[in-house]
Parts: sequence; C-alpha cells; structure tokens
Amino acid sequence: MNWKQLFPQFEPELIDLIEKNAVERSFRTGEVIMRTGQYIKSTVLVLEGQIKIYRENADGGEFLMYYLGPGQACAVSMICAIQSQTSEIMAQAEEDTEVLMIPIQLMDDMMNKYKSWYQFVIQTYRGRFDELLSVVDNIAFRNMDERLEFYLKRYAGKSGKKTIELSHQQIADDLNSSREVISRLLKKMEQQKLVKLYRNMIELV
Amino acid sequence: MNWKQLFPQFEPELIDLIEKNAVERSFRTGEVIMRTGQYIKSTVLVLEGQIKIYRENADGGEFLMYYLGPGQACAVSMICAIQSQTSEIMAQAEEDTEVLMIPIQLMDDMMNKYKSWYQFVIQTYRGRFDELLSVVDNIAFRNMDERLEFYLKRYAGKSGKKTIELSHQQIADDLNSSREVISRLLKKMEQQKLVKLYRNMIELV
DNA sequence: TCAGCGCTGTGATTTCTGTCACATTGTGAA
DNA sequence: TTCACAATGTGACAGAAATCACAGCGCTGA
Repeated sequence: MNWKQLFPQFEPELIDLIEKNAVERSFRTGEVIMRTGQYIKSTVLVLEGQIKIYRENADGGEFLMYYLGPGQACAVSMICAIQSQTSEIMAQAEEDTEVLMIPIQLMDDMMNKYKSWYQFVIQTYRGRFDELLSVVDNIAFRNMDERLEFYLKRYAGKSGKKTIELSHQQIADDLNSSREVISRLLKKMEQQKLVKLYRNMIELV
Repeated sequence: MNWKQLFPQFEPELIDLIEKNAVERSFRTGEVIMRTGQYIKSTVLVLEGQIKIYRENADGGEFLMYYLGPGQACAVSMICAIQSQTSEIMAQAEEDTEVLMIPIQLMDDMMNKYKSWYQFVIQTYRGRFDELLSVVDNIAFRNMDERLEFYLKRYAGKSGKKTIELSHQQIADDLNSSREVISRLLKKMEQQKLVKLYRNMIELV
C-alpha cells in the first residue's frame, strides 16, 4: 500500500528507512492484534481501518478506551517497544485493517536522527494521554446516559457517518455495562428525538 | 538542595546544564502547583515531598489519579512543555514540597544531547501511562470498597508507614465519593480486621 | 413457509452509592 | 472546665445500574 501520504511530515530518508525495514500486515475485522501481557517487538502505525484499544479484566469484562485510525500510532507499542516490555492493553481490528510494523531496534536511532519522527512520537504520547484523561473524566464524573451519548458521537465521528451499525450488546460490552441498560437508555434517547433505532443500527439526528 | 543523588543516571554535563538554568521552588502542603487550563512554561521534577495529580470537573468534583514523589517528574508538564500547550490536570502539594523547574526551551536540546534525559522522559511517560491505565481499571471494573482498599494501600505505600492521617472527608474527595459512604466502608473493613479506626487516622493491619 | 436464533423491549427485584437528617464523640481554644 | 467545631456514626430514603425473567420481532436458512 502507498502509505507515504499519511505521513507527509516524514523526511524522505526516514521513509526510506521505514520502507526497507518495516513489515506491512493485514488484520480482518475482529482479529486481535495485541493481547495483554504479550511481548512487543514492533511499533505499530495504522495505515487503513480502525483499531480498538481496550482493557480487559479477569472476569471477562471489557472496557473501550479509544480508537486508532489511519495515520495514528499505538502509543503503548512505542513506550513498551523502547524498553522491550509487555503490553498492558488489548488491541483489536474494528474494521479490516492494514498496519505497518517497525522493529523496535530502529526506534532509538529514528528518535535521534529524524526530527519528524521525534515530533510524531511526542504528538502520539500527548494525544493518547489526553484521550485517557477524557476516559477517566467520563467514568469518574458521568452517568451511563452521558457516557452512551459520548460513545455514539465518537463512533459516528470517526467514520463520518450518522449511522452506527452495532447491536446493543456490542455497545454494552464496550462500556462495560449490560444490554438491558443500553436498550433502555437508547429508548429514552429515541423519545427525546436524539436518535432513531433500527435492528443492528442507530441513526443520530 | 542537593538533588543530584536523586538522579544518579544523569550525565555530569546534563546536571550542569540543569543547575545553570533551572529554578528551585517550594510549595506548602495544600498549595496548588498547576491548574487546569494553565500554560506550562517548565518541566517539573520533584525533589522532596509529594504532589497529588488529579482531575477536576465543572461541579467541583475531584478525582485523584496519582502521586509524584522525589525523583519523579510530571509527564504532563513534559508533553505539554514540548508543544507549549495548556495543562489538563491539577497538581497540588500533598506535603511541603520542593521542585525543580526546567524551562521548556531546554527540552528539545536536552532530548537530543543527553541519552539519560531521553531515557528519563521515556520512563516517565511509561510510568504515568501505566498508572493511568490502572486508574481506568479501578473505576471501570471495581466497586467503591475495592477502590478504597487500593487507595489506602497506595497511600500507605508511598510513605512507607502503616498509618494514614486523613479524615474520611478527604478520602471521599479523592475518590469522588461521599463522606458517609467512606465511613461505612471503613467500618466494614474494621469489622473484617483490615484496619483500625481513629480520629483523623487509619491504621492498616 | 416456517423454525430457530439473535436482537430488542420491558417489568420486577436487588445492590450499590449518594443524599439528607441528626446524634455522638473528640479536641483545642477561651 | 466548658464551649464550639470538626470528625464520625447511623438510619432512612432516592436514584442509577445490574440482574433475572420472559415476550415479541425480524432475519435467514432449510
């Protein structure tokens, strides 16, 4: 895939280096890309699709933190990579996805030599950190109805559509809630003319 | 203050640079060091005491995220500093505290020239990111009783003591809960012989 | 066509947490 | 000592959310 346009800020030399050393890889919708406790050997750049980054607990509960789209990188894979540590998160393809995997051995060198890479890493840290902060805000200060609204808007936002093709169960899983609660809240939102409900689909109005 | 021993990994040259350019500053217990929305002009290293990093919402609710002790640095001030952005968090002195403030203008240079500084920054990112992940875990998956237990153990851990000199109200604030709830849960823990309760003090057993 | 299964709607009940009201106790200052 | 105030204890109640039970509904494949 021709990915250079996704990273216009990278110097030609850097692009060369990546091209020579990185591996492209595809994942189908639903495939797990990275698992809690797994060793990290590469830094992951997303070229196409969407990756869902979430936390899993012992009882099988899940909790969505954020998505990564084209042009974004996994901050955890960068931080861990530098220190060859294990990941503390789960990453799963939300759509069919293409990624670029850059071996960790290159990281130090790239950080030192290429200003644009250094900037990119810093930006990535900053972005994910901010997203985690807003996640904390949501669960610390908001009730499920507001969290659901936030969830739907973000989901719609990332694809640019006004429709959300998910079952209530899938939404409940992402929010670590239960299907009934989500169904009821959605009904309330429908009565307030905020959404229209269909089978496997929700339309924002 | 003689702070060099807190950062034994720093090269002599780096220490020189910091010594020439950084400003030492003291804060008394309870003083706010950094406020949400405030511009960041320096990277903050903690020399002595404890700083509490927390989030605040519009209704006056607070939510503790983590503490910074001697030898640690504020990840947010590093990330923001590099891009001259505003802080999204509150920082308050939990005890009388000494910090070292390094002007942001030096950051780029230090990152490039001093390997030990680069390592330190990466380590700081990693550490705070992990702590945020465990914060997310706690509020997403755990009930107040477990969160309280975690809170008490962490609080005791950071000072090395088995006693916690806080009122129930202060604990409730940190957990964005209410005093009555904390009192009741503590009573339950006392019945289970997990703690002993005194006025303004809790002892772990 | 219809049988089956997954999705959605809804009531009843329980648990957890927050809120209000008020009693009790400990401590320090006058 | 005594008063005032902060800290703690506790009951009653309210609301959010989880759980259980079950009823329809819609799509899909035989």
